[in-house]
Amino acid sequence: MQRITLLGYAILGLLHGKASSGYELRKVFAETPMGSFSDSPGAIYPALRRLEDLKLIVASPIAGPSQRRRRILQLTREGIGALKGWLRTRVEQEDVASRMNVLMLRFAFMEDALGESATLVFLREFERELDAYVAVLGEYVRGDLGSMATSAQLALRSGLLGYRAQAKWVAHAIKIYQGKVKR
Amino acid sequence: MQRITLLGYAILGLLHGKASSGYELRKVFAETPMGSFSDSPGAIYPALRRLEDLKLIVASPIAGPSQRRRRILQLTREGIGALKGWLRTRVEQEDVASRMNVLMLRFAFMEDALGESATLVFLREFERELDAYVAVLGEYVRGDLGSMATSAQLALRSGLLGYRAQAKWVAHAIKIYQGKVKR
DNA sequence: TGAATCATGTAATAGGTTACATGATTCT
DNA sequence: AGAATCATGTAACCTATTACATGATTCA
Repeated sequence: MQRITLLGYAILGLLHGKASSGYELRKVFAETPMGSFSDSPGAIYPALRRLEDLKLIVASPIAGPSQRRRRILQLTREGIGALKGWLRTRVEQEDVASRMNVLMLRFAFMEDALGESATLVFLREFERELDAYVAVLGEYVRGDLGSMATSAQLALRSGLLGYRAQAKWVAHAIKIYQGKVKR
Repeated sequence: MQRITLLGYAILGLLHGKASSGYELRKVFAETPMGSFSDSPGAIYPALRRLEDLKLIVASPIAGPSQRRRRILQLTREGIGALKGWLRTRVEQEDVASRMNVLMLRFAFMEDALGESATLVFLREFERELDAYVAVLGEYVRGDLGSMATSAQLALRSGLLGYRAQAKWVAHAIKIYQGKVKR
């Protein structure tokens, strides 16, 4: 039983939104600012094959009017389960520190798959870990800098500013979801 | 002639600052917020071996007082050349769009290796491409959103805010280096 | 003396990159 | 008819991950 890569989850998330062919998925990766997944066939088609082997997706046997060969893939019940399980994973400090892209990918799919109140729970965890990490990083930036080149110091500072911007965003997102959930 | 991975360049940059053992490099990756490189021996030691094979680094034969086996690595002249060549690469739109981490890594090493005025040139290119990309992304965010879930929209918006924060940072960094270079 | 840390490595595995290959369909 | 695009795949190669292995030195 092998595990699912980030690309695999990205595919599951997209297919949950809309059953698609490999080619359509490639276009999404190529043309929209979705993480930084490769649109190369050498990445996508083997990933689809693996998800099929795990029975998380199936090709629907529809042929359509044209005879052009085309495999429209959709989630199975197990696939939906795997996606939801991943989306419900707890947010850890390590995630905000070095896997922010994963958190944002999860968030992008979350409302559709889990609903508004689960999304709000996620955002609150996200905020908690992010604030904690901003504090840690702030300490670090105030510390060691003496010996470092200006550019290295500034690079660190850029990281801190990025996390602060993210923290402001999370607070904003929480407000929006509080409004949604209350209603 | 194989090419150098990002981990390889990170190692070159660190060794340019200070000759170190593999173990010391691992500690840097584990304990400082330097990109998100793995500190696992299965990544570092093979990477060091590859750089040695390319003659970009060498182990200094110093033994020190203790007999503990320890290989202190330092850049060769070719290694310095490879590092500088990488640092001098032009900044492309694609870099800011999906390889920001690479740009920041380059910047962190830049002042030490290339000096202040080359760093300023880099920052100006960075700013140009970043502003252009923020405009593109802004267009995108104002466009397609209709059909997307709120969380997907917000995820996109988070990306945009991140790039805006980065743009502010670049402007700030440019000011600092203008001051340095003028003097 | 035993635990923790210093220190360097290897082996199996699996996933992504790059490049190639093939053919159908649509557009001009 | 020819070019562009649609559409799916394969093969070689390389790198990172994970887990294991080994031994020296320091510290309590």
